[in-house]
Amino acid sequence: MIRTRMAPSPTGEYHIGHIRTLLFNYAYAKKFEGKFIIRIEDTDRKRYVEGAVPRILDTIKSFGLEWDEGPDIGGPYGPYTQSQRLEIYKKYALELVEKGCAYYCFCSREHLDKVRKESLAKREIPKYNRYCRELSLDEAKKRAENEPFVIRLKVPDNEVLEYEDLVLGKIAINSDNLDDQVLIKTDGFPTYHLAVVVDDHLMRITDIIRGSEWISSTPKHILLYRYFGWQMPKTAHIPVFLDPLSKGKMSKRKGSVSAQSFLDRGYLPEAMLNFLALLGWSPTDGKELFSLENFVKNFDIKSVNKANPIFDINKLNYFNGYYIRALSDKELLAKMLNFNPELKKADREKLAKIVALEKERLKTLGEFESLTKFFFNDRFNISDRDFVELLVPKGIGPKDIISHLRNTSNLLENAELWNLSTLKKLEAKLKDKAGELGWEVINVFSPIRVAVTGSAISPPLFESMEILGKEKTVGRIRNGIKILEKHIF
RNA sequence: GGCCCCGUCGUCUAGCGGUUUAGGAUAUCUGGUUUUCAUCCAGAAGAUCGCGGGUUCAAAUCCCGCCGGGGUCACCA
Repeated sequence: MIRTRMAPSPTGEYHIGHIRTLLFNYAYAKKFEGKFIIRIEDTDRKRYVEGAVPRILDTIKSFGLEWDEGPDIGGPYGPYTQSQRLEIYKKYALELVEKGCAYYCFCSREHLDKVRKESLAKREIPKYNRYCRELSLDEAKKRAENEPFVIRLKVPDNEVLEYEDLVLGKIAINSDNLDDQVLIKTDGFPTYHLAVVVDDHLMRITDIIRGSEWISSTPKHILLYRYFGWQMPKTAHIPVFLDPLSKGKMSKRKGSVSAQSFLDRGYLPEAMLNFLALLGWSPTDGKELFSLENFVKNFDIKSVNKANPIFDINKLNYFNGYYIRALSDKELLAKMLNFNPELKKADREKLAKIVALEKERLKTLGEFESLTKFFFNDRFNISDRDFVELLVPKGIGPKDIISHLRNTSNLLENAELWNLSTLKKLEAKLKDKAGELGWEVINVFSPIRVAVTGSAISPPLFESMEILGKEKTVGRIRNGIKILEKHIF
């Protein structure tokens, strides 16, 4: 059975690239009716961030992805948190020492730093000089009783280590490029390299899908699997996202790349997943819009692209808009309410209408607020000068606009019923008026639009007025007249 | 710098030696629908397939070199 895993480190915000890697792992396992596992790799105590584990887990869930075994739900090969498995790593590390595949090292950090700096100065590859490698096992064991130590991997000389990557094909690296990697740190915690290998084996992981930044550490893992006498899982290294500006690896320092931040800005999980899937992979039928279910069905790790894609927000925006439009009005309303709890204070009926009106104008949920401010706030964020300029179209005198707005406000005030069908009749009437006045139709409606919404750009005018109500609509038009008069006379 | 990986329109990609005047999506621009915006529809522009050599009757597709980009060289993952 196929078993894949994703192993987050609780060192901070979960990166959007990790969601993509996780998605591929998930899809690969599910496609073959296998299991997808979450494991927490918290072996770095210095970088450990309190509360990060539940936050990461919540984020993953928010994206609509689930796991079959993990730290919160357990499973047959737990615990799924590395800090709870220290004895296991120690046991296996010691086994390697006994076999002569690893050794105790007592070199101080200061000493190592010095050596490192020296080789750096000499423009050499900074590598551990294997000072402790030839210590006898008995002596090393004795010293280990009361001296701090690490356990290092014995890397063979000049040996080509080769593996077949599911995405990249054959990759070969000479062992001379490898350092005698630390396996157990002074604090007794394992390093990543020991912990992944041990856990992946113990948790029966069959396929490892991870970012391509791990390519060069895979040979260390090959060595470990060989020393333990274990079968190595298949590996697939997928390309990493590049930052659109720097063209370098998208990093936390270069802006909002945390997975959660996308949700916070109002990107829909389904749209994100769809977009993310397309970064490095494409469906054979060429249809770019698809559900998670469909992705799982069609995903093929072997057809993942090798080049690093640039994470371009443009296409994401298109996808998100598309997914928003695909929602029913009711669904969108529910999502909006959930996204911005402040909206719960608003009149539900009106809000529903506003949401329906804005649906095809939204790229993200987050835009809703600024787009619909005019519905809730009578004061527009615009200077009188700009307002007046918008109010009076070119080629038409301000006095004509004032009388046009006055007539309109009277017309609206006299409306017996304030509903869409009455308003549509008034709209038709105003349209006819354009002919009488000899005005362009747009010049009839634009001043009204500006007076009512505070902007030359708005959702459909009469639908907006219906939502706004008679009192506010008429009031706003009269206010527009007032400001016009003030600035003209 | 050493090592490893990669290189098709601005961007994401299809392409697996001839069916390719290199296809799609997005972004951009134009036109249509519309009282604005958006949606929708139609269309345009945009890639000498990084460059240079080979192999072949034939190369974006195979080989070599160069260049460019990325990754990695921790008691971080």
